[in-house]
Amino acid sequence: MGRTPSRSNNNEAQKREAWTAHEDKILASYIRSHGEGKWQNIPKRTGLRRCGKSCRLRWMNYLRPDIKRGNITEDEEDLILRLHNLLGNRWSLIAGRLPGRTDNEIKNYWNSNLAKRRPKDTSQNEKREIAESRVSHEATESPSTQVALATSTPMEPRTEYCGDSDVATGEFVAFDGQSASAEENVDGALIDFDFKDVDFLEFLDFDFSGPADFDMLMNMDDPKQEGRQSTGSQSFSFSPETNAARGNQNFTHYC
DNA sequence: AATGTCTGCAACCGCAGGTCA
DNA sequence: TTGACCTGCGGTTGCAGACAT
Repeated sequence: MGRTPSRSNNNEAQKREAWTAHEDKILASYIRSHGEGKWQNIPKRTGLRRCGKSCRLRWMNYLRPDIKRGNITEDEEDLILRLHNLLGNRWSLIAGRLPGRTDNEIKNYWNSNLAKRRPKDTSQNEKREIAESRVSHEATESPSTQVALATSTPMEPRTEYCGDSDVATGEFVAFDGQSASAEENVDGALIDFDFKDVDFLEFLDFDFSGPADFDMLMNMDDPKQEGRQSTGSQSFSFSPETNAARGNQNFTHYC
């Protein structure tokens, strides 16, 4: 392969060495005073013999106050596995679902721990079958990861809408302000989405801390499921009771 | 104890996309 | 519109410590 060390194509001011405590202190102090950003200015203003990118990386991966120390927990590992199954090597997106963990940390953890455990010949269909079968059997576990399980096959990005049902009329209302008349017969909140990262991951952010009724979580892609016909996209419905108990606020903050 | 190999992870690179003059 | 610059991302490298021989 061979890559050109940054110091050779720039100057002696940059070095590839472990950061010292003194350098960390200078960098952290500067960022506390001036905030993040303008990374290129940091070496000039602090005298650090590091490039701006290196300063950014050190801050993002090590010095930030919200970095979580310690080993990856079983729950975190489980979520990493599921999100990786869904998103592939989108480390920053995966890290965004794991508070306090960095993309670099997750990438390293994956490469050194998880990748070698996974059989290489598992087809996407097999993965999907496994994931979907677990939806119905793991009703008691974290619902946010249930959703990830149920949607483990990458699809062409295409977001339709997100919305909520009007508890008085039962009409489904999309949060883009448009009425979704086609969904009038749907009980409970319903969300249509596919795998455009932002929308889907915002959905994962949904607060499931309310009353648990996740047996009613259905993969509406299955024509045998009641509620609506398959549209080719993944949809999920909660029972009216769950929806009402949650104050019909299911997706308000995320769509 | 000395040496070789493996492993985890910090640090770096190249590239793509966004911003702005 | 364009080009320079900046930022963030994923892939890769190399070091240090752990472990095996």
